[in-house]
Amino acid sequence: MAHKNDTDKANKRSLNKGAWTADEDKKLAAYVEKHGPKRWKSVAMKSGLNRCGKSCRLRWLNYLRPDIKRGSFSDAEDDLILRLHRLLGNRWSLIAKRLPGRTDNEIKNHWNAHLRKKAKSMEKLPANPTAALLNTESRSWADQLTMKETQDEASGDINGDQLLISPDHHDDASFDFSTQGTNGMEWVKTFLELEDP
DNA sequence: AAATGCGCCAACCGCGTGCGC
DNA sequence: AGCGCACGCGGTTGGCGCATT
Repeated sequence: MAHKNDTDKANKRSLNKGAWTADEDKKLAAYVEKHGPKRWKSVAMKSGLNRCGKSCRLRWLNYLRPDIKRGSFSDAEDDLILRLHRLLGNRWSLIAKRLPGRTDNEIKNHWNAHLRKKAKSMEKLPANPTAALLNTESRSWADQLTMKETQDEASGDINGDQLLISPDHHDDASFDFSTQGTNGMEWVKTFLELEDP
């Protein structure tokens, strides 16, 4: 009798891999629209797709979701990512939560392709007194941010809108990065204050 | 025109966590 | 308490397209 792992491996081998076809997208979108984006294993089995649940979930989250914003990143988004990355590190899902319509995968790719170099070159700029401050303090700020979010989510009184940066936030006087200096921590404080009711 | 290198993006993989039983 | 399942996350890889030689 074959071990469970062996049969799993055999099943995995027979599953489709690689790029999704338009037909597969259609099937997945139709199924999710009808049953909702959950139970990905059964989505994979019942939708007639020869894919694993994980693959279906990823495809939905990164491509098929109706609120996905495609196209190149604006300067404001770049700036926001740079700042959040300095704060949070490689916590892409947290960063993505602040960029409506952008996925963690997309942000991660964009960072690796474009922003990492930019960030490095910024690091090389002449001594920036608050950069050091950011490096030493950023984790505690990040932890504060994460902790607060966790608490809010746990208590159920989170107001998603307050956590989000509007896609047009450069026009939004309540949180205008363009008017915030790149050096101080003021923007972080403002950012955190936005979460308070 | 062909070969090679490089950048970018979509997708995969492994691991950790949360939850229900 | 322990187990299995489902899901989420971040790192990595594969492949395509464009630029350069």
